[in-house]
Amino acid sequence: MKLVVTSWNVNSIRMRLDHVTRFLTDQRPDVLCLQETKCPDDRFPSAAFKALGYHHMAINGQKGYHGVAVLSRLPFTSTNVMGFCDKNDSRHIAVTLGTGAKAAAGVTIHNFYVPAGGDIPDPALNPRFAHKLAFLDELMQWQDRAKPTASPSILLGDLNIAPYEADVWNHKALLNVVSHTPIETARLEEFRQTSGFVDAIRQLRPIPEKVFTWWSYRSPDWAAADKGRRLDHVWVAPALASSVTDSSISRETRGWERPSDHVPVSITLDL
DNA sequence: ATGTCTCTAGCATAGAGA
Repeated sequence: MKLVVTSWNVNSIRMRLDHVTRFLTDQRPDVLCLQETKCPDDRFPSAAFKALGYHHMAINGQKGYHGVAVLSRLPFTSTNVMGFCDKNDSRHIAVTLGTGAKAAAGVTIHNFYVPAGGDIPDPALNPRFAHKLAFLDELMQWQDRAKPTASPSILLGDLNIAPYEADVWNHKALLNVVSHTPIETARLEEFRQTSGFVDAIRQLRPIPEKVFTWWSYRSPDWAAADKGRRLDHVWVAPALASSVTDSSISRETRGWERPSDHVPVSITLDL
């Protein structure tokens, strides 16, 4: 069977409901993982997704900020939420697909929204950047404790870091810009390599191809200027790496009316 | 360099965060 999994930071699920239903109708991924839903759980627009065949949902939202959710056509056997940095932020939810998911049964998907980190790339001056770095440290501790790649797992989401030179429009211009500073790119790469996760997008689109998933709202000519960054990622455990047969960056959604600043990132697994 | 979008509080608009 083919399993299509998508990650999308929608910047408010209620403002973007028409975009999400359009994407689900057009692309029909099996699983859609959302970040920045900015929506309390009791106000999550579940009915619209159920009407499209996405009967299985896992939601970890809060009022105003952050928030993650998983919409799925395949059933879960379990869901799990982790907290980080002693905050109540909604930045993670995991689901494990159940036997009803056939060949995908047992696959765990971790959906993350890593802190953006503010503007000043100095943890001594900027508590938001300190929080981002501490979050990455806790991710490192988590992989050491939980060994997520020992099972068939996927880690995806808005990691708010563009780790490689080919992940930004201008490497040198962004070296001191939060999302591409050496301290955070090194920390993310150390986490990925130690955990063993494989960057599924880069496996299919190797460096030096430029790959972007985010374009700032402040760039009115975003498509022509193309000053993007790859902030959204899909990683797979080594046991799944050879099953990844395709990837898709749905850049067209950035051109829709009143878009998110992030676009959907998808992989196809042949299981 | 600080342009745009979305949220909350609270009722018009300012501040925070991304």
